[in-house]
Amino acid sequence: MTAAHDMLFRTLADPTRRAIFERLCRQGEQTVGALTAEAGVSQPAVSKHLGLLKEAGLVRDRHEGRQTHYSAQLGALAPLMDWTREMAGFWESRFDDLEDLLKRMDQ
Amino acid sequence: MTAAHDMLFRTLADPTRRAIFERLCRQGEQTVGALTAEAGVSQPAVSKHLGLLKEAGLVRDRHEGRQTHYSAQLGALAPLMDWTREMAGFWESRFDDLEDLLKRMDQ
DNA sequence: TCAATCAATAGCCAACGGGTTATTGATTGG
DNA sequence: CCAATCAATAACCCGTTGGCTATTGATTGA
Repeated sequence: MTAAHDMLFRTLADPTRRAIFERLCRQGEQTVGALTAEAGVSQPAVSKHLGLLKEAGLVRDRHEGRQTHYSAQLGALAPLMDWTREMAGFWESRFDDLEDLLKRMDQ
Repeated sequence: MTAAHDMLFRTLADPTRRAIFERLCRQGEQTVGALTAEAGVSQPAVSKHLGLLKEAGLVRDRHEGRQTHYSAQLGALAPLMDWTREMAGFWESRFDDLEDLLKRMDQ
């Protein structure tokens, strides 16, 4: 439960890694070479990041000859959206409670 | 721009720290002592986490006598929601492009 | 006033994470 | 078939981070 959030937050916390993911979101499927050209770090570093993104379910890979194509898996962001909404929800419900209280005090 | 996302993701990536924030969301304002009782780590550790959460704008503190009360600042989650939505948006727009392409090919 | 309580800070340490270069494995083109 | 290209893995380094204990500062209650 919280372990999934862990992986998501931790995976997206690194700027280099998040930039790779963003690029895949914006521009669709990319090869490791193409990603490396823009990443500002070495190819092994990019591969490592892609490995972690894949473990987190944020990307898919597709092998074609000697190159590997990666693409974003947007569905993996759902738990993150849910979590954020949940936190906001708690806040609102506490606010509603306060409103109720004030209303009752008003009478 | 991305620096704000950095701070948010990085701050929420640690499970102990995120648990503290979740607790503040669920149950509202809490003292450091109350948070420490549940956190499973020492009071200094909790204080350090609260310091980082505060730096990230995720919590506010209020001093009352010798105790400090912390509360969640939900507004700080907005960039996170926006980012997630943006990523999802890129995905959809690429999907729309594909649909358009297929439609045009169909004619 | 003095002891006790609460939270923050200091100082330290071990583990982890992200980077590098070097290498391997697999695939392709000449 | 051999050289070159692409991506993954190995081995290592170093900075960061999260934890701890000890201490300090401030506030309270007796």
